[in-house]
This record gives sequence, structure tokens and C-alpha cells, in this order.
Amino acid sequence: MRSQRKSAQPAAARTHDPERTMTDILDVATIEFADKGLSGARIDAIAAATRTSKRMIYYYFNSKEGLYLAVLEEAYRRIRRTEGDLQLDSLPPEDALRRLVEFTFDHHAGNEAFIRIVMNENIERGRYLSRSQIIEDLNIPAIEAIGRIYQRGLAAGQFRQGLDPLDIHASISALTFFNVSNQYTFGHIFKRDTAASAARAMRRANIVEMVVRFVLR
Amino acid sequence: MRSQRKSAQPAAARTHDPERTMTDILDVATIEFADKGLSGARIDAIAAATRTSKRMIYYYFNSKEGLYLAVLEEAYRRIRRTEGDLQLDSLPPEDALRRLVEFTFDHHAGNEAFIRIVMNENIERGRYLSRSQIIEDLNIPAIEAIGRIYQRGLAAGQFRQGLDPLDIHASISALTFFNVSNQYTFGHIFKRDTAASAARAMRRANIVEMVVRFVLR
DNA sequence: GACAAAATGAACGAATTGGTACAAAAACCA
DNA sequence: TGGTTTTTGTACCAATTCGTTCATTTTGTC
Repeated sequence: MRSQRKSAQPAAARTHDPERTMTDILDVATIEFADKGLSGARIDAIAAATRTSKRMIYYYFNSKEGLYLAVLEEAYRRIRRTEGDLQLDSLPPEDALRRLVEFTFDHHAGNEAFIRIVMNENIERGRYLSRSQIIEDLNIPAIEAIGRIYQRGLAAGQFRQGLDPLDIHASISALTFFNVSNQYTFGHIFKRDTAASAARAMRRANIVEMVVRFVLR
Repeated sequence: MRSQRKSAQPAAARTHDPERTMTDILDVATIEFADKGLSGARIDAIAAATRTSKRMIYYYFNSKEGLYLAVLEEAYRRIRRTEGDLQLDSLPPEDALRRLVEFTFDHHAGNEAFIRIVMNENIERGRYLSRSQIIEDLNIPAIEAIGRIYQRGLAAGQFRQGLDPLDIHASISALTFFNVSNQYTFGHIFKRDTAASAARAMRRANIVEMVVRFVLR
């Protein structure tokens, strides 16, 4: 969708800079959609918080749904990118697994906007995700990472057999995602501030422990 | 909020039956709010699906937010009620824990509307939950159940020490909630239908195993 | 049966909201 | 330089949406 700049010229003080304009719109829209959801978000609010105008939003993204889809795709792209940065193959299997869970936990805790966009997309029953070819084509580094760790753990005789890496991933995701997504209802009902650092550190350690104990023999 | 009927007369063919009218509105509104969220829900849509009219919605609930709050409160009340029905104290600790997790899993899987309302309330950052005195006062049978099971498991020397029942509850909730709440994004990305019975049974067994392994010595 | 209170219906209104029409300035290219 | 394309701004509109007004019917009570 976004045009590649041919050479790496510094496009500094250009009045016409579609790249920058789109990024600007997308950043603002991400905040708005994460905050209010698709139906709660307001195009006028996004336009007002932008360097540019509402006209530009429609020029580049055609509709509110088009903008939402672009935000969704960009959010997944960003997440996958950071997932790919992990270097776990040099660690012993159990340590690698611990590290992966810790990373996922921290990553989710630090990206509430992404969490909320995914929540909202589930409220929409994945309607926009299934319309996106781009997300379809993104590979998922986390799954492959788990697969490799699990194989090494099996070979070392430390992990038990018959487990499915995707199922392990589902558990890791569930435990770490929920901790952010449901923090308000959970925190309120149990009078606990899940975002407080002490509570969060405890929870993190327990989640790691839970996953590790699941795979160990 | 709802008035108690003084005696248990069968209020059969009454034209004026506030109890029934409110229940009707509340049921329809629950479906609409669960489906579209607070901002996506339409009062006119709810009114149209009701036996009665929009006027009545405002007569009884004053505003869209008032109706939403009533739906939220009723949803939590219902959930707590069924949670209280469990009889786990006669089972050995590990079996009781398995049973509790299975129950929670099935319960969540069978109450997508509740899950979605909670999701939406988290999108709203728990704004309405914190405004509700009623939910504040509901005790949580699940926590007490876990506490009792854990104590018995400790006494029997089967469970390890130093665990927090609330933390165990958080894990059980996370694993079972996510399985429903994120079914669309997760299912789509990994090309797996999480609602299919075979996949669901596998997932259920693994979640039970994960929780049990976490508490065993 | 009369009267006050509760319950209900139909139509309407003000504000919001996604989206567009119209126009013009800037950039690119021959 | 001139013409074509890309980019941007302003004002506006039609539809939607929450909520209300006004009037009417039903119920309970003396």
C-alpha cells in the first residue's frame, strides 16, 4: 500500500510528504482505535489530532473501515517484527523457554495499544483480519521459536513428549494477554492493581513457572 | 433496582407487567451489547427487538449507559450464581481442582455473551464496573473454592506451599477466558477452529493439566 | 365510578458523524 | 514553460442516533 521511496534522500521540509502524512494519520488512528474501538472511534477526533485534515484520511484510506484495517495490519506487522528479534537458540531449552515467556509477558505489558486492538478485532469477530491478505502472509516467529526449543528439550530428555508447540503458544498468549486485556475488571473485582510492579513481577514469575512445569517431564 | 413482587401470584396475562418488560429489555440488550459493544450497540435496534418500545427503555433505565450498567450487573450476578452451585468439597483435592478447571472452561465456552460483555467493559477500562455498588458486593465463590481445595491439597502433602489462590484463579481465568475471547483472531491466524469439538477437548485437557502441574509438588 | 399514579405509544428534535463536492496549490515531467 | 498528476483545505450534507415531548391507556384505591 505504502509507496517505497526510491532513493534515501532526506525528505526533510517537504510540504508534500505522503509517507509522513500517512504515518502521522496511522499513529493517531492507532491511539484512537485502541482507545475507543472501531465503533467508538471518531474520524473527526483523529483528524483533529493529526497534522493534516480529514480530507487526507479519506484520500489515503478511503473510509473509516479502510483506516481501521490499515491500523490493524500495521499493528500486527510491528508485533511480528519485534518477535523476530529473539535469540534463543544459544540458550539451554528450559532457559530459552523461560526467556520466551518473560519476553512475551513484557512485550504484552508494554503494548497495551496492540492488545486493545486485538481485543476489538475479536469484538468484530475477526471480520477485518480475514479481509487482510497481508496478515495472512506474515509468518509467526514465536511459533517457530517454540517448536525449536521444544525439539531441543525433547532431545535433551528434559521435556515430555506429545506436546503441540501451537498449544504451548496458546497458553503463553492466554496467560500474558489476559493479564493486560482484563486488568480493569480483574483488578477492580479483586481490588488488586495488576499494573503495579510488585504484583506484576509475581504474576510474571508464576506464569513462567506454570509454562515450564507444563513441558517438563 | 428491580422491584420485588410481594406475593407469588402468577402474573400471567397482565398488560402491565414491569418485571417481565424489564427482563425482556434486559435480555435483548444483553445480546446487542455483547454483539456490538457499548458504542456499537443501538438503542433503536434493542427497542425493535423488544416486545415493547424505546420509550420503555428510557422509562426503566434512563439512558443507554444506565441500560448497559444494568446488563453488566445482571451478567455478573448470573455468573456468580452458577459458580456457587459447585460441590467440590467431597472430592480429593487434585480431582476437585480438575473439576473446577473443567467447569470454568465449559462455563466460559458456553457463555460467549458474558465473555464479550467483560471484554467490552475492559475496552471501557472498567468505568461502569467501578460505578456499580452491586458488583462490589458480590462475593466470588470461585476464589473460596480454590482456597479450600488448596488448603486440603497442602494438608494432604500433595500441593506445594507458598501459592496464592487468587493467582491460581487468575491463571484458570486467563486460560479459559482467552480461549473464547480471542477465538477469532487466534483461529484465523493459526487456521484452527477453536470452537471445533476435537480442538476444544484437546485444549481443555491441556489447560487442566497445566493448572494441576502448577500446584503439585 | 372517580381520581391519582403508573405504564405505554408515536412522533419528533438536536446533535453528531461518516463522507463528499468543489476548488486550488504544489510537484513532476516533457 | 506548460500541462498533467498528486496533494491538500474548506465548507457542507444526508443519515443516524440518543433522548424527549405530549398524549393516552391501564391499574389500584377509596
